Amino acid sequence: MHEGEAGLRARLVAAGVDLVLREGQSAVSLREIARRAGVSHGAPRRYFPTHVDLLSAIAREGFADLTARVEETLRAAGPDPRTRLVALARTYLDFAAAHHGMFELMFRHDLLASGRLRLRETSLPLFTLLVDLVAQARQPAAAPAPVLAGALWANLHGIAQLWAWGSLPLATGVTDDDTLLRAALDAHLGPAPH
Amino acid sequence: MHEGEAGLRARLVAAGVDLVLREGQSAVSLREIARRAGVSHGAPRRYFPTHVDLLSAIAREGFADLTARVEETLRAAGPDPRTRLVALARTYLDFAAAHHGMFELMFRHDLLASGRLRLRETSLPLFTLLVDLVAQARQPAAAPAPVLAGALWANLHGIAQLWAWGSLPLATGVTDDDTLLRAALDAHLGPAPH
DNA sequence: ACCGGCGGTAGACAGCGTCTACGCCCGCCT
DNA sequence: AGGCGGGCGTAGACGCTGTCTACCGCCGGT
Repeated sequence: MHEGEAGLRARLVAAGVDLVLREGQSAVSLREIARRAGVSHGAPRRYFPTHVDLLSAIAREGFADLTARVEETLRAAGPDPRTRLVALARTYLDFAAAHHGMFELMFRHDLLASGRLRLRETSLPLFTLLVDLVAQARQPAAAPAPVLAGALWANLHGIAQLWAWGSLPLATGVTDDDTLLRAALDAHLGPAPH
Repeated sequence: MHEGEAGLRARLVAAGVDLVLREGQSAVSLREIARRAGVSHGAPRRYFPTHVDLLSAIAREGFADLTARVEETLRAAGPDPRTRLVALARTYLDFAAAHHGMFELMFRHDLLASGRLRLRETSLPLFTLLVDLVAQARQPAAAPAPVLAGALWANLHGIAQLWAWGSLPLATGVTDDDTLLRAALDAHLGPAPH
């Protein structure tokens, strides 16, 4: 078996990741990926029964990448839970802004149907990471940690989404997403210590 | 002229709205819309130069619908700003859950490029409505109203998005979005009065 | 030495968005 | 009154897409 030296399956996913990062979501067609991987348009079918299955695999790579980046910045951040949360949040927002096509792909709900790959599962490590940090940073009287983390995560995600959509600056007059990030953290965790 | 008894333009948009509500985003193809409107596949081009232009028009209708629903529930809600905010938020979440395809369409960022229709503009009335309510409900010491409103809106939007995505219940154990809604409102506006 | 099957090719098919050429029919102008 | 122009919709073509199916070469086991 040896998974082959070539590893067409991995090459397809890699080509897809490259494409969605470089050209955006609309460029990730099955045939274009096959072209970039140097195989015929029918070849992917051997590994991915359908187009969405391939897209799911690409999205999984996206979650892995994002999780790795977050872990990286957390490694560089200090021990204070609050500053660690800020680091996590900033990485999340930066990722969404820099790799918008990938970010969109990762949260496309029609990819969830292809249950085999279990896209949601891939996203969980990142979010349990958030839950743990919230559990440390939350104030004693606040809501239970999971709820708090869920609400904060939603807030974070919404900022990323709406900021990319471009209506937040129009409606609020705010010109950088950091202001919104601080506001969100202050709201959910109480005002910043200093 | 009389704008024709038919009003093909409006019929196309109506057919598109119907389609996206009934079958979801993937069903809203230009040719299918034309079919449902009883015209040939080339007919829409007379009114919408490209497919995205038609989709933008459909999304605009979505914002109009959502805004109308919000105004409706606000009319029935009491005078207390906080309860009015709860009503607005619930309507927002219910809309996102009930008309998921339309909700997705409304926030597709590739529709923004077709500048003529100015999709963002259509969404502003709804959000200024939110800003006004926040300005009334916010506590004196809190962040400036536009920032607060922006953060709250993002929170609301994120809950809608992630809830539909289905990962929030998994990660947080929360089984209804109302819990998250209350948490968000409490966080941004201070704990509920009662 | 043969033979089975894995892994990839190649062609067909329907559907899509876009473009272009064409015709109908109504209202205006002389 | 008659002809003409142009708005409005039709119809066909093109290249692209995802999916299906038939094929085929090559490598390993017996």
